[in-house]
Amino acid sequence: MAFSDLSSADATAVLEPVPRNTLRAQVADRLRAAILRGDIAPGAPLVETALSERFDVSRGPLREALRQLIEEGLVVTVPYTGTHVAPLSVEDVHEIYSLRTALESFAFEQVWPYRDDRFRTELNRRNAALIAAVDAGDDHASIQTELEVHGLVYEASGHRLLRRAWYGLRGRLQLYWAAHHLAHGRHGPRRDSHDSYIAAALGDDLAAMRLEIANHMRRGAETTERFLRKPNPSEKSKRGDKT
Amino acid sequence: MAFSDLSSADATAVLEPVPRNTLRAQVADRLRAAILRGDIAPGAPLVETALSERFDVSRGPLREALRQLIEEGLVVTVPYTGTHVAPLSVEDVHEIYSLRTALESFAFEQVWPYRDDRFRTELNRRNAALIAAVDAGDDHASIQTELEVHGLVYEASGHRLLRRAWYGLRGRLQLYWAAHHLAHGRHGPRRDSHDSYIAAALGDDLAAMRLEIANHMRRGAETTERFLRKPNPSEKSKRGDKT
DNA sequence: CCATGTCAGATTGTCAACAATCGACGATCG
DNA sequence: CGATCGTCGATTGTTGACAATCTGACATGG
Repeated sequence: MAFSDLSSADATAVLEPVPRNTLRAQVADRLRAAILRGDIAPGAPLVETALSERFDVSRGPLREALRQLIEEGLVVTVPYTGTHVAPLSVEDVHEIYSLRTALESFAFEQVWPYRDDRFRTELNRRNAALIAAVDAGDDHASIQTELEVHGLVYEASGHRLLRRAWYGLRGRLQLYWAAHHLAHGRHGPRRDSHDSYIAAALGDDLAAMRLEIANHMRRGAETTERFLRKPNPSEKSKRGDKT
Repeated sequence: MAFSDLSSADATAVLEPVPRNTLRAQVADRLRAAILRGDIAPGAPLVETALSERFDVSRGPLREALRQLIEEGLVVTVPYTGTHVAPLSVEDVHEIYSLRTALESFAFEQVWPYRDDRFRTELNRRNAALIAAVDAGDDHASIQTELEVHGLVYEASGHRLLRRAWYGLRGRLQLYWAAHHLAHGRHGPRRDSHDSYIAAALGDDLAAMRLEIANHMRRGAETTERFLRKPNPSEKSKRGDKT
């Protein structure tokens, strides 16, 4: 319930414990970035030997990095057979957004009485960054900033398990948004959609916020599902290579 | 939303695809069982070399098994320093039960219109098993059956991500219940508490079910928190050995 | 007596070779 | 010609040895 750290892009994040750098973490970061950037398409095979040689690491750390991405829902594997980037499916979209509705409502319930000036300022700051990115037509930045806007309530909740659950959803969400971006050059959110979301988040009516979340998610799910059913207008698919 | 498989302890589960047996899965199972049985106490160190030699496996599969248990919240590790069974904390208890309240409410929302005879029969069956275990004074069985009672709604939801979130909570819950059982010889739930839960789950009023879940979780959290503040009456702590 | 620097032991991180398993292709037989 | 079985290449699973890092204790100097 208490605040933990609202600062992320702020310069306030010093004095935190130094992150231990292991190879598996670096490999996971790089591989995650490659997948979310669309360099490796959903469904494409991920061969351990090829990847380990490409990253110039042995298969040990690489395997552990893969396990991490499996947890995040970006990768799927079947023993002795093969590993692939997670394929996209409409069922997943539905599950992601419906569960996200429940989690985000719960998160706001937790935070509701504790939305101090710091919270409001930070929310406005992140929203401004989102608007700027959208107006600038920077799709990558708009995806990132939208995740940061929605991520704030999870961070502010100080609820570690909730935050963890959010991370489990965030990667999957990114995967779909990235695919959408690659196909259409623009991902879902409209400015006014977020304006009402922010207004409700700063307002006094928790029930209204719940409703706003439900609507926001319904719109998001619809947009993403529609995209999935007719993936791209120009058929410019990415290849899932490895060397 | 559709049902997936309600049968678990039923004899109906034959003819299913053969589970791939990898060493890491077997090691994870064994180690998880050892932790939940209390053979290794919360906070006790888990040394990879010692464990690998004890299980007669190399450190590779053992490490991957540890990563899995880390995901489940049973184990914590800090790079280059050490790995331990997750320590108990009152904050965790609060987080587990509060998040569980949100998830289980959501699960019932998903299932509510689809509670057919199969669902009701299975719920009654599992509840009967729980009652039998409690009456027989079999603590281990009563923990398992209680998890199965509450697990039904997640399974019936057919919501893979929700089920996954439940698994992320279940292990942690088991850890606390097991610790409680070891200290007091009996874990929380009273018969009447579950009777009202089951009644509401089979009833017509979803709002009443939400309330019942909230109450059920509040009672559970209180019991577990109380135990954590004064762990045991007879000070019979388990040792966390490795050889 | 306290602060600082150094060292040794322990523990995890990483590597490269070897084994088990799988899916697909092609030979063989009816 | 079709179905079945065996074989092969590819991929992941597993292993044991070696390297990097951390923690705590001890010595040293102020």
